[in-house]
Formats: sequence, structure tokens, C-alpha cells
Amino acid sequence: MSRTEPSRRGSRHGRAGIRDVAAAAGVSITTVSDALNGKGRLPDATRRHVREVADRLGYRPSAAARTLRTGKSGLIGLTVTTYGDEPFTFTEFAYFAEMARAATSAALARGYALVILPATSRHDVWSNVALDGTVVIDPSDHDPVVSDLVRQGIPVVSDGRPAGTLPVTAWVDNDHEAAVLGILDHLAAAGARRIGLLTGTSTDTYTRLSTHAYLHWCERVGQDPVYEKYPAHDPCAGAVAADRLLARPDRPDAVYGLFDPNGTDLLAAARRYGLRVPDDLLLVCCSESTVYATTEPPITTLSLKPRRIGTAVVQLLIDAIEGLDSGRPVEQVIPTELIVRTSSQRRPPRTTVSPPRGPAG
Amino acid sequence: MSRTEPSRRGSRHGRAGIRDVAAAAGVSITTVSDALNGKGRLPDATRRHVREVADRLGYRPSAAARTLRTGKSGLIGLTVTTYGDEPFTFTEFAYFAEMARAATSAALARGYALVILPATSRHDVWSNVALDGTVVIDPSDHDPVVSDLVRQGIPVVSDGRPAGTLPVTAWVDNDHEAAVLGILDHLAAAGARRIGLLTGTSTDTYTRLSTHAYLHWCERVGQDPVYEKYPAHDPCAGAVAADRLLARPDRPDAVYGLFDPNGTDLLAAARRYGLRVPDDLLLVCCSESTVYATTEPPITTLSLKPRRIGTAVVQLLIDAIEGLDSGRPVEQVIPTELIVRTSSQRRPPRTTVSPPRGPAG
DNA sequence: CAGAGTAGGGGGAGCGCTTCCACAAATGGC
DNA sequence: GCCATTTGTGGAAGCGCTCCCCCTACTCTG
Repeated sequence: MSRTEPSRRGSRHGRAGIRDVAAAAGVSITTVSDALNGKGRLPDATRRHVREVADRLGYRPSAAARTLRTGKSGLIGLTVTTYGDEPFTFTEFAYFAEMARAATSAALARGYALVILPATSRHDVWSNVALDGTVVIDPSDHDPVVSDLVRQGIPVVSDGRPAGTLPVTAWVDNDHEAAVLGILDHLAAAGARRIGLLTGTSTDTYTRLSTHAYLHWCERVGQDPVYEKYPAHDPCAGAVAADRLLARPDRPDAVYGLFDPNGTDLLAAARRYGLRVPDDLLLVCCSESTVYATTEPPITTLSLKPRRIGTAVVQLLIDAIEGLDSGRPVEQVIPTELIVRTSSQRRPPRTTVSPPRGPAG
Repeated sequence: MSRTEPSRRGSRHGRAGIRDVAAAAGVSITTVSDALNGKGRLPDATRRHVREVADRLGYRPSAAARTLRTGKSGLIGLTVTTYGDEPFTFTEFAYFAEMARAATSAALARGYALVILPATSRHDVWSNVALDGTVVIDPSDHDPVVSDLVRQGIPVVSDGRPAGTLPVTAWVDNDHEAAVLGILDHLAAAGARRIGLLTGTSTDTYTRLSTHAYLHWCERVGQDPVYEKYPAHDPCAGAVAADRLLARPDRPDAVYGLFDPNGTDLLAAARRYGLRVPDDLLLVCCSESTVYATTEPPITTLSLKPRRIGTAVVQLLIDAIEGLDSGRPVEQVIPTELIVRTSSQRRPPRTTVSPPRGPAG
């Protein structure tokens, strides 16, 4: 009676606080906290009673207060850095959508939530949210944000192996070289004599490693490289580059496209030049999209397994945050999957001879 | 000397606190706070000095403390509720990806960040993050999460007009009825005599209103409705339903598909039945995907303008959070856009007679 | 029945910041 | 030169919670 009057204070802000619950339950706030968090030494009866009262009052603990006290916010940043100067290319392709989805689920399952944070955003936005850790997709060479976070002791896990000396806590990636070599071998086995590549102008690890693997393969088998580059973030540039590739005098008889939309773009370009797929041109592209199962013809795709990557990245990050040495390696390589469809199938022995048509109008 | 020793306290946690900055700058923490936040009555010299010291120490204000004190976290929730029992169907389609992207940009521009929160997640996750407001995509009829948030005084803006008596702060939506009617008229003008619909089994507003508009139109023009339903969240069911629709004895000569993948699915089905598009079958689907520009033939799509919706939703929400009466209506209808391509074009007078082929193998 | 242990629960310090307010010094008007 | 401002600065009270530590009462053991 002489001390505080919780009922007055509680109603002040509209929402019930821990004090209100304590008063209503006839216990101390310590007991309320312990009861609700499963700590302390309390008989079950007290726990139940407190929980009941809290429910009745619609009590929701203040996340901010808890975060301030415990130093843990339960928030994980999700960041994309690459793909050009676009303000925010997140979810540009199905890959990011899938990856983000898996990451969100995995985080949620362990009690964390994801905050979308473009790396291009100014620093004040970053420091305005208390992050326990961050997932960085395709960090650029010497990403200042990453260094900054690491310096502050915040764990950073990257999707895509970090270039240079970027000090990430852990990373997850595919074996892009092996994937490309596998595809090239697959195409060669299907009868390709000159395999072209549709690649990007950006310097991220994926593009770099894949292109390098291609060049390496060419050198090994003694084929002249036939490739076109374009800025991968520009949706129109892809179609143009595909066209350019097939317009070359040394036109390839098989093409691998590094980016998701390359499949339709190459298919359209092939059509314009009167090339039949797979008869005149074998096609593979890297994509997570299901549309390639029902194109005409269906197109062979390489899946980078973004769901597995998203999950793995988050698991590693949360392990690091919670300081538990999971025994999981801090550098994980996720296998890719080649989904073979008509566009890259070995030509069946020709029963009908169809004369090649010239470039269509 | 006799009071606190900030240097010791500051280094304890690794990160510099406001006290460390104050000590290093030789001022009080009040002055530091004021200088950094542009408040108080301080000469520019002091402001500069404090900012400089803060920079040198790498000072980052604690978001948690600020949130606790001010009651504003700068965090906005982004939620999807519909599309079946899938644990998390967010970004299933390009629509969500685009919408989320625009929402993120808009939020960031006003100093807010987005937190991805599936509505299916248990309550403890929701209360574990301090949200200033929430965007809900396609809220279901009597969404408990929404009611709960509103009861706590947290603004909620929905993408999709709320069904029933859902008490949202504001909403943004397309005029789905008008869009469907427009498409049906477009198809009829292109020569369609019997227009079919590929629709969903779920009860969200989009599906309901669109289907209703279709039935209404049929009644008006005296056409028997020809439609197939399928669970929109299942990627395989769509292809089957498309097939079913074209296998009917009363096969339509034009189809509108409500969902993103319907275009390729219908195209594949048409091919199986030897139907040429647009000659034998006119096709339109609702999609944000650019692949339909390069399919064979290119498919007419209805865009719901997710970027505009995402932006509008966030603007309304932040207006509500900041309590500023923007003058913007709290119920906004965003126009749709019909991108007409070959698949729904009026047949040009035939110059070449191409004999219809039988069902393709 | 003394001493030691244990179960149940409360006091209160702070997490790092913002902000109200008091106060001292400088300035100005008469 | 004296009071009324204005200007620059600091003290300190919390925001709502967690958790260390202490206190009381009760139960054992010998």
C-alpha cells in the first residue's frame, strides 16, 4: 500500500507489464520472471498460477527490455551485397527467394527471426537494429559492413565462400567448379563439340569461379572458349547477350547459362536463328525455377540447392551466436544437382532428316 | 576520479558505450546523446567534437536501449498468412518477391527495417521482437494474430482487403473484379467464344473475388462457366488442373489462369492436345514473371503491380506508426496492368494455311 | 533440540540509452 | 549595476526486464 501502486502504472501505457502481473498474482516480479521463463526454484502450482494471470492480463514481455538485459535480440540479419549497383536485388531470382525462405524457416525453428537488410543501406539503419548475427549472401571482396560487424564481435556467416581476406565466422557454398565441369562433361557426352558460356560481368565468387572452371575445361579439352558476358542484374541484357552468343561466327552447339533467366532467353534466341533444341543446340542453365520443366523443350537445369544452403547458413550462424561448438564444419560445401531434361539429352538416332533452316525473320 | 571509471566499464563489454564517448570527449552523456541526435542547445563545435570522438571509438548506440527508452524499434513485420498449410509459402511466386522487395526499399528509405514473420509461427516468436507495426499479406478471415496485434495498439496494414470484420488500420489492394472483367472482355474481343478459368481452392480474397467476377461475367454474357480449381500452393497440382481443363468435353477456346505458373502449365497442356496458341487457344495469366515475354508464344499477363502495392502498404503503415495524418486514404486501390502479348492477340488474317496437327506425342 | 541443509520467494542493481529539469555562466536591457 | 533572459551543460530518473544474492521457514539428521 505504501510503496508502488502497480495498477496505476500498468494502465498508464495500455499494456500490462511484469509488475502488473506480479501484483495481480500476489507475487514478486522476480517470481513472475522465473515462472514465465522456467527458471528459479518454484513449485508447479506457482508457475501455473503466474502463467494463468499473465495470460488473463494479455501480458507480453517487452522484447526491447529483454534484449537490453540479456544482450540477445533473437534477430538475424539477411543481406545481399552483389549484383551490381541495383539498390536492392534481393529475390531477383528464384534462388534468393528459395534461400531466404529456407533460412527464415530454419531461423524460426530455433526461435530467431530474420531482418532483411540490403548492404547498400546506410550505416544508421544497420546500427538501428540489434542483431545477434548476420547472413551475408555473396559478400564482395572487402565488404566494409562485414568487417565492421566482425570487429564488433557479431558473427557473420556467408553464403558463398568469402573472397580475399574477408573475416567471416563460417561459410557455405557449392562446389561451383565441379558443377561447371560436370555440366560441360555432360554436354560433351551428349555430343557437343563447341560449348559456349553465358556469364556475368560482376566479380562475385560464383561468376568468377564458374567462368574460371569453364576456361579451365576448355583449355584441358582444347576447345576455344566461346562466351558472352553481361550485367546479370539487368533483366534485358540477358536476352541480348544470348542473342549475341548465338550470332557469333563460331556459334556454339551447346550453351551453359550461369543465370536463372538464361534458359528462356537462350531458347528464344535459338528460335530466332532457327536452331532446334536439342538437335542443333544443347542447353543447360543454372536455375531453381520450375518453369523449365514445362518449356518446349524442357530445359536441363543445375540446382544450387538454395534451401539446403539457407538452412545450413542459419544453423551455422545460430551455433556461433549461442557459442555452441556444433562440431559442424565452419566451411560447408553443398552438392549441386543436375536435373537432366530434354534440352541436353543425347540426340536419338535421326529417323527424319530435317534440313537446317536459315535465321528466322 | 572518485566516481566511475568509464574506461574500465567500457572495455568490459568490448564495445564502447555512450559513457566511454562522454569520458573521452570530456563531456556528459547528456551532451553526447544530444550531439549525436541533433537535439539540445549545443554549439556546433561541441557537436563536431563529440561526433568525432564517437567515430574514433567506433561507437554504435545500442538499439535495444534506445528502443526500450523511446518505445520505437524501427522494425516492421512482414507476414504471409494464406496459401494453404504450407509452413511458409512466402516468395513462392514472383509476386511476393517483388512486393517484399519494394516494401523493404520503401521501409529502408524511411529508416525502418523489415522482419519476415510467417503467421504460422508460434506466438513466442512474435512477442520476441519489438515491432512498430506489421504488414500482413492476404490476411485470412479472422486472423488471430492480427486481432492480437491491433488489441495491443500496433498498427496493421494489409495487402489485400481484409475479409469479414478484421480490424486493420489500413489496406491496399487491386480491383480484382475489374481486372478479371477486363481480361474476359479482352479475350472476347479477340474472338473467344468460351472462356475458361484456372482458379484456386483456397478462400483468400484474391481467389474469391476473381472467381466471383468470372462467374458474374459468364452470367452476364450467357456463357456456361468452365473452370478448374486446384490448391494453389502445390506446384504440381497446377499442371494437372491445366490438363484437366483442356481435356474437358466443353473445352474452352481461351483460358485465364489466376496464378503465376499457370501460363507455362497451360502452354504445355495445350501442346499436349495439339492446340496452337493463340490460334486454337487464347491464353492469359496473372503473373509478374518476365519469362512470359520470351515463351513461345509470348503470353499475355496481368500484373498486379506488386511494387506499387509493397510501397503503398509500407507508406501507410509508417504514417500510422508515426501518427502523421498523411491525407492518404487508408483504403487504396492500385490499378492492374494487362501486358498484351501474342497469346491473346486477335488472330491476324491468315496468309499461310497451316494444317492443324493431331495431338502431339 | 541444535545445527545444517533445502525449498520458496523477494530485493534490488543494473542493461545503455533518452529526456526532463536544474543550474551556472554569459548576455542584454534599462 | 541589477534583474531577466538566453545559452551551454550535467544530474538523474527511469524504460521493463533478468538475475545475483539474500532472507525466511521448514525439514532433516544425530
